[in-house]
Amino acid sequence: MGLHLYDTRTRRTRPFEPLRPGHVGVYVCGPTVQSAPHVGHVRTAVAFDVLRRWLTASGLDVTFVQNVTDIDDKIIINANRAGESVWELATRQTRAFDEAYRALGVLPATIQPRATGHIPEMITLIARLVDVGYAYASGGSVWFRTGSFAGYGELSNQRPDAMQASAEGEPGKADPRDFALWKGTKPGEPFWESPWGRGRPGWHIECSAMAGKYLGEIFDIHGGGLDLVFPHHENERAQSVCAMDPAGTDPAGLSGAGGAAEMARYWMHVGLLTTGGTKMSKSLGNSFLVADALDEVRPQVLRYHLLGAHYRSSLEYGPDGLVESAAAHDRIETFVRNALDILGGPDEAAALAAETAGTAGMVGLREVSGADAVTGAGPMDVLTIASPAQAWRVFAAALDDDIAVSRALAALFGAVGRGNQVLSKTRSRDLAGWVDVARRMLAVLGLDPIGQWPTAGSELRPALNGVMEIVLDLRSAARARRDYAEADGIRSRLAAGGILVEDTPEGQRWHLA
RNA sequence: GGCGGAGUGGCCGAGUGGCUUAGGCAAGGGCCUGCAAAGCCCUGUACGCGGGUUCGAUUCCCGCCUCCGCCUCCA
Repeated sequence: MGLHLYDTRTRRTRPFEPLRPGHVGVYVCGPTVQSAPHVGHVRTAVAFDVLRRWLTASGLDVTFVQNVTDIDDKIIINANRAGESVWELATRQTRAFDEAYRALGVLPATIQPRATGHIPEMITLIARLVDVGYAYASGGSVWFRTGSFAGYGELSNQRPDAMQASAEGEPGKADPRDFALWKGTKPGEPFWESPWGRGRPGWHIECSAMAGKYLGEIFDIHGGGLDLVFPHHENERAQSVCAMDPAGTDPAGLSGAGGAAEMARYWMHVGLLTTGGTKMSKSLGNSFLVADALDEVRPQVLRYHLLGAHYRSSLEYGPDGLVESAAAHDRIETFVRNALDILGGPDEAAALAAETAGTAGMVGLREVSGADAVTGAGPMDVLTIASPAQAWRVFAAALDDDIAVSRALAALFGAVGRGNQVLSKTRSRDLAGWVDVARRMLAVLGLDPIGQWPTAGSELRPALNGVMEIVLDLRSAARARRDYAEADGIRSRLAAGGILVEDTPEGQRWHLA
């Protein structure tokens, strides 16, 4: 069936066709680095990270651009309040965001441009818009004339004349709906020289400039949080599309469903995180910081939790939900750990899987899923999962359907369940196929327990292994002579130290809590 | 006022005109275990309200109620 994506502008899900075969350009609006990252920020990042991983797994070469907005009103205000420079604040918070993304397993962007590094490009773009007549300078600022672009409002599905008038009038603005491309400087603010005098860029122009520079005037996917649809993306689109108009006359067909000039072919927006049913946001004072969440649960659990609902749905966030997610995630992790222990390790398991189930071919899923003539994948498919390859097909079909991660997770749990059945009964070599496909799925979701996440005390592992061998031998001996008080004592003392011991048909097994 | 989204079993959360009506968490029962842990098997409770279409609707249509988002900075 191939990948289908929902496009905000056309309000439809349609087949994804890259502009250039084999390549995908993705631009995601990153944070304004005015304060510490909260969980809502990383939800969006994780959602697009899965999209990116799936595009890559589908055999596409992805150029993933995520910007950093390091100059804006809030940054200036917050810096002044804290008595530090905007550069100091922006640098510190940029690091905090990078750290939060890294902790959650979000792959680094191919290019991570900063707004302040692209002032010349913005000035060029603004000058062009002024030349062609879509923008006007007034009072040291430059404004985009929204009334001059017939396609204005198309992305957010709003009629400009029906919009609520902006409360505050700004000097020099011809129409309340016009927005700033360049803001004339005010005392105490950082500024750059421009043809219109000293000032700084408006919020929207940076993304037009950077997306155009790194991905071209027209590219495949533009993403961000749902709250960016208006005004940010609407304005960005207006700028970029109008800058492509050679005559400045907004001719029919410049934009619109059939138009050639559309900034992004797919506009994707991630639903907002809620707490107690309302949007989590800094200004409402109900946001949970990523750093605090990571005090409660491991990063992979937070990531798992953020993948719990479809990316376009809102997702409730709260302590109770995190605990549930931890339990669900443990089921997956425990299966992988148990299976790999039995099979002798990741490499051995993968090799065995390749020779028994032939799952190696699933890497480039397209070839396999196409050849196997899948005819859609409803809930029933999960119930009837009979082979690792089939589990993969259900998983792939779910992600192909506008990145339906919830359904993909059902396929993953299907594989885990089948694998656990094998573990509980025959212990056959089929186990390798199930754990292998589970890990392939987990890799796409950015949740593979092996290698990706920091392991406590990993550098001490060899030493610990030696000690544990001795301790477990002692416990073994105690059990052999039916001295259960001693055996249980060892177990509980180890547990108190964070080492969990289990008795299995293969003998004792231990891992760090 | 304009635009849009949502109300599913104890909770989270998919999905569908009927076909064992996802998946996870939690709960109860059983199995396994020296005891645990992990796991396996089994079990239950749904589709906001009122109409309509239909042989049949949670799923389609109409109305209503409630909640949420955007229209101002916001992932």
